[in-house]
Amino acid sequence: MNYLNELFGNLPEEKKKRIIDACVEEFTSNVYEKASTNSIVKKAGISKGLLFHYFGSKKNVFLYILDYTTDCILTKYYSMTKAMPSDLFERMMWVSLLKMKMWCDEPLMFNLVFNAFVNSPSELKEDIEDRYVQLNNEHMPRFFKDIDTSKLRGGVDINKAIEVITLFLDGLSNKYLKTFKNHSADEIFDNMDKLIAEVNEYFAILKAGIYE
Amino acid sequence: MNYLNELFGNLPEEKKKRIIDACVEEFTSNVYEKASTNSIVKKAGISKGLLFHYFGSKKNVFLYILDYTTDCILTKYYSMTKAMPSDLFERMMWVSLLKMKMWCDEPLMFNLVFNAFVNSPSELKEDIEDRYVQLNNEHMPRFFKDIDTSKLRGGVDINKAIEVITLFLDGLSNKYLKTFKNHSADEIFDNMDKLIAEVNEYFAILKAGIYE
Amino acid sequence: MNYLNELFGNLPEEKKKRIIDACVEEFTSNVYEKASTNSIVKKAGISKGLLFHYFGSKKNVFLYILDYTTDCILTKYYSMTKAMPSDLFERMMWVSLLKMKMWCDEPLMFNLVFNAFVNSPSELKEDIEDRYVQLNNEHMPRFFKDIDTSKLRGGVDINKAIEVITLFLDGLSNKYLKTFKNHSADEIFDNMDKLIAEVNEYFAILKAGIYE
Amino acid sequence: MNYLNELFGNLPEEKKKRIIDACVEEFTSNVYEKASTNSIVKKAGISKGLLFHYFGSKKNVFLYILDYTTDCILTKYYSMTKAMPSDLFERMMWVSLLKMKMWCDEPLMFNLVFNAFVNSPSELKEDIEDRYVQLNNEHMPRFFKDIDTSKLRGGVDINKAIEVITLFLDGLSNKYLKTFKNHSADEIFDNMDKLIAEVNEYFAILKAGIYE
DNA sequence: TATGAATGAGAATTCATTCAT
DNA sequence: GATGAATGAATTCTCATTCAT
Repeated sequence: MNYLNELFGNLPEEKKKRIIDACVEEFTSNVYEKASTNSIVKKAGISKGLLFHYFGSKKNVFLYILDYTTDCILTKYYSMTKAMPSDLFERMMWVSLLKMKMWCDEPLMFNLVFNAFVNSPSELKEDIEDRYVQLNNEHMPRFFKDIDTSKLRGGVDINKAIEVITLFLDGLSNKYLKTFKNHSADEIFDNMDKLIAEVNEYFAILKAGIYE
Repeated sequence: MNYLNELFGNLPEEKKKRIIDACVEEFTSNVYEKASTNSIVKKAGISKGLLFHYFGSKKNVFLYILDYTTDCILTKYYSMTKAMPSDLFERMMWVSLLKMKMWCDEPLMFNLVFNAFVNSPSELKEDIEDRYVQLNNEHMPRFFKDIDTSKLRGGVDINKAIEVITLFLDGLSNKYLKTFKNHSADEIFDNMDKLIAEVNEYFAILKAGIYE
Repeated sequence: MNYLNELFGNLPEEKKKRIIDACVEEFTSNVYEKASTNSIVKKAGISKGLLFHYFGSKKNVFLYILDYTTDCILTKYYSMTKAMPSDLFERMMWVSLLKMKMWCDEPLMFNLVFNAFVNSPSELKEDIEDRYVQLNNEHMPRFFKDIDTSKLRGGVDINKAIEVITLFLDGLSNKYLKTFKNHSADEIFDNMDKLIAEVNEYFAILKAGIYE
Repeated sequence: MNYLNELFGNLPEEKKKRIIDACVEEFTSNVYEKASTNSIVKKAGISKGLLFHYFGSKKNVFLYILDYTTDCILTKYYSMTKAMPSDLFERMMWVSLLKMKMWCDEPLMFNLVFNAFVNSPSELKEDIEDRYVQLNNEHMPRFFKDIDTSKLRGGVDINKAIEVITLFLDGLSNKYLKTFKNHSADEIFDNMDKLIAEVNEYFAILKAGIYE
């Protein structure tokens, strides 16, 4: 895991956790530009110097935390990945539900990562872009492998089909994110069945276009 | 046009333009929090005091500029809206192309508005949300009226159909926005045909799902 | 009346009143240094330029208002001065009650004048000092004339006696001012009897010292 | 001593003194609202940031300095309090002379404290009021304890008597403060005998009222 | 008379970062 | 490793005053 800052890695877990939590909280409740290293050290109960001793700059603090949370999330993803359904729509639904579950489990971390990629602070554009590309190449393909193509209508390319559904789901989740931004994970959890039903309605249309 | 700041509105056009341009540039090249009123006045060649004489606060500067640009864009939209095709897919394509054309014409303004709504600075959340709601209620319906539903497959609701296509197109334009962020409008313009072809490929799938 | 600004004096009463009221309010709710000409013009509904056209500077605005309110208060004083009791203690009480009545009638104006003299803003020290001296020489003596000295104990100088009582009453009214700062004039009015009773208790002691 | 700011308390004495002196000077020569943190740091020869590192806000700077100077003054008071005369008038004179001595010794600090309590800047009203109450409850009673009441005329309450004298002396010292505001401590010191003689003249009257 | 545009210095406060200890 | 003192430029915003119209 290349994100590991050696110095920082050797810290006692308890302190490490305090620092990470402080950073996650600060970076999720403020845009990068407005997040304050002062606040972080105050929350974490450490000295100003220490933060810079470990990370050298605010930029590095953010990137470390981004890597750390990305890693946490990926680890969870993988741990939850047992048997993925092979039907295209079931697979897409399965992936979406996985995302949602993650988001309910660790809303702060999830938002941090999601936001970093969708809305990179300009000073970090390049560094984040690199991570995005790597993430997409290394981890994403796994979720779209071994899909059963037998039901596809003639002439429909499986990649195009995946892309259409993915883009639709991206649009949809953006809409949901907006709607639910101020709701607790619990509320969302309680509405899950309705969400799934709604997605299935849309899927009916897409299925008619993609399947025989 | 309610956004008109009376004081500011009386300024000579040339000066007004200088100020607006400076604001647009600052607010598009920096996140709200990082955008600096100092930079704005320097760019606009006016004194510190004047900006606050007109607007009173950074917040108001932003909101005024947001209203102003929104209005510019809407005006253009309407001026371009003559005959809209009645076929669902042609209509959706037509709207997308309209958006693109706007974006090519006034990329800064378009980004400012788009970004404000998608990614509101937290201090302005509420003010922007109000505007978003009003925009959606007043102006959006117009683009999805009088669509020919005769070709729809039985059991497909026109609103669901519009929603699926819209969400797909949202996802797609997000992707494009990312891809083309660093390209000039000209480059995009040159690739327009390819873009259209790509969209049509996807539309083929959606058409199969929505039409008879 | 030397405080009369000729220009300002010719204004229509209604406008003059609006300006004066705005000034009085601003100068009583803020220390001179923090009082803002901006607030004044906004409250008065006039333009920035006009205020400076009439007064030339913030300093002059304050001095004019000070003179104006002093004059108002003095006029009232005199209009209320019919027959003053000749007994020393009755006279002192009478003067004190007069003060209180004035303060209840026009608390803002009274505070403005009182505060200006007790607590002059440093930029205005000298100008205010002049007014204070003049006020003391011209108007104060009147209240302490024709007092019946027949009851004085032998060896007690009437001026010393007046001074002792005056200083005592000054100390007392400072105390009351502090106590009642946040109370309305009405509340004070309701407690007047208790106040008078309290003063009379103290007066008993002083009387024993001054009278035979 | 609860006013001690831990951070600030650890500074080397020399630097602490420089900062405190700068603050005292600025806050005594300007009303709170007009006192400038800029001036303070310039006088103290420290950076802008440092002042706020220690105190966080102008308000806190003032309150710290107020507590500090109050403490200085109280310490001096107590160190000077050996044997207090038990006769009422001697005691009152003794206390007044103590005050005067303090004021001659540390005129700036004395004015700062005195002014803060008599004339609190509105933003600090509450904080200062708290301190005033505590001061009055904790320290003032000490000066009015164990007074010989044997000489009091029948029917005269010792507390009323103290109150009359106190109020009179408050009025008197306000008058003196005004008179001597622009005189040096030395000048006052030279006139001390005359002052005392004057007070004694007044005391003669009061004595006649209070004593048998 | 009356307006309000224009100024620019100055206000308090925050910032990321460095460095001696 | 850990502290927190120290910096000074940058932040948004306010101010009294001037002046062309």
